[in-house]
Amino acid sequence: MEGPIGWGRQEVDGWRKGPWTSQEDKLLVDHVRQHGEGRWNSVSKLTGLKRSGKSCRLRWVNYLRPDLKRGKITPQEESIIVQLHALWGNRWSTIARSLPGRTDNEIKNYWRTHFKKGKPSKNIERARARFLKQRQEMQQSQKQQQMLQLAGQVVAKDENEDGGGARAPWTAADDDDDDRGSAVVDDACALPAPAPASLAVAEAAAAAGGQHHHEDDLIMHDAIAMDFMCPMSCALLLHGAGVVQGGGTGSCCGSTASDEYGSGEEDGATWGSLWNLDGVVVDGAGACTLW
DNA sequence: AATGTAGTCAACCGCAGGCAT
DNA sequence: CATGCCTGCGGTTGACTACAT
Repeated sequence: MEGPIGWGRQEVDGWRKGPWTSQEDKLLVDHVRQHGEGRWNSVSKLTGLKRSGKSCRLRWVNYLRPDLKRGKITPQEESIIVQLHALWGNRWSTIARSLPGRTDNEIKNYWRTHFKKGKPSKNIERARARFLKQRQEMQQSQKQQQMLQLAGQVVAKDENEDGGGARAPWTAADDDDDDRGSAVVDDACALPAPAPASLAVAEAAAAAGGQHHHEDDLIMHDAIAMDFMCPMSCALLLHGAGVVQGGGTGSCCGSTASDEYGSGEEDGATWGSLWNLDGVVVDGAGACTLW
């Protein structure tokens, strides 16, 4: 490419670049109103706009969409971002789906400025500490539960043939180890059993992931943990994961949540490298307090 | 008041996956 | 089945703004 890098150059190969003018915005908005989203490459032909399809899409998605929420990221949103990032890593678009009105670009920028430079805000640190503590506690109590269950199975083996009795609320997909569920959560926090939502999250993750490594299990635990750290986020998660579609509680997460959450495989390295989880000091204060 | 630095935001680029031909 | 196009995603860059010195 020739010419200086940056917004100085206004036209390359016939395409305008750099900041959008209000006129261009208007053209694009009118076009979308008439034709709907998509077919971005035809925008220039139909409107005369000298912008590439890519550029049009970006402008619409990140700036012109009417359902965008303006203003600063709230502490609640921040916590959700932290938690979802712990769960999904740099899948900004996936995270954005759980934050109605926020764009992946916005979240990405927010993350980079607030977190990537090693100077997380108080909110983030708190959320992170909460998150990690929950996880720690859950892992512990899970072990206890496993022991108890093992012991219990030996005793109950005779009297309970079908074994469904004291189970966690969910019933589907009992094929994998279902001890990751409510009992653990109850122990950890003395809160009511997790909403089915969180279980669905775990199952969604399981279904998407297919195989179950130890790491996958941890991720699913995290999803459950999030339910009581942040009840909203879990419901939102469902949207992101495509588990809840239309109906349900959905006052948030409008239409964009319907698409698939395709790749279930989560490589821990992706986000593990971003967080040095060992470096966090949890001060033992009430971990279960909601924000 | 002027200058330097950090933070924020908008936009671009390259890549990958999905789909139509 | 192979190829090309379109779309979406994540990373990166650069301009602008706010704050500190």
